Amino acid sequence: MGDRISFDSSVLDAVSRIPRGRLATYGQIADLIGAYGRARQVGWALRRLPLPSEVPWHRVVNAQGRISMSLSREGSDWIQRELLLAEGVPVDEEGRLPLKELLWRPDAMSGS
DNA sequence: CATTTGACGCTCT
DNA sequence: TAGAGCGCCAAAT
Repeated sequence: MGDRISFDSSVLDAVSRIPRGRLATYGQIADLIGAYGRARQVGWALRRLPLPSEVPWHRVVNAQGRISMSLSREGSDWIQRELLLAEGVPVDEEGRLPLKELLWRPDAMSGS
């Protein structure tokens, strides 16, 4: 059961819990699903997500407080910026955003 | 099968 | 603030 499919669904479940207007990091999502140290795999899971999607994938950024920009994303990095701006998250041209202020603190007591 | 590439992140210069 | 080095590991070549 510990294959790629279940890993992916775990990632999507966690990402779906990020509130509107708040942010989470790849490493944070990895920790949340019990995959410490596998931030990179979280990135791959999101890359596999077909767009558009109901999953708020755009709320996941890197630990440096920036959108991970890459030519290989074929524009999804810029779409991410637009989606964030659309929900009130300020993002500059370099992809920098106020991570400290908007970081999502998962509440253990939610969704019992 | 060997190597390289990444939507990553942490430590040390 | 900027890189380099390393650990991580799926996917691509």
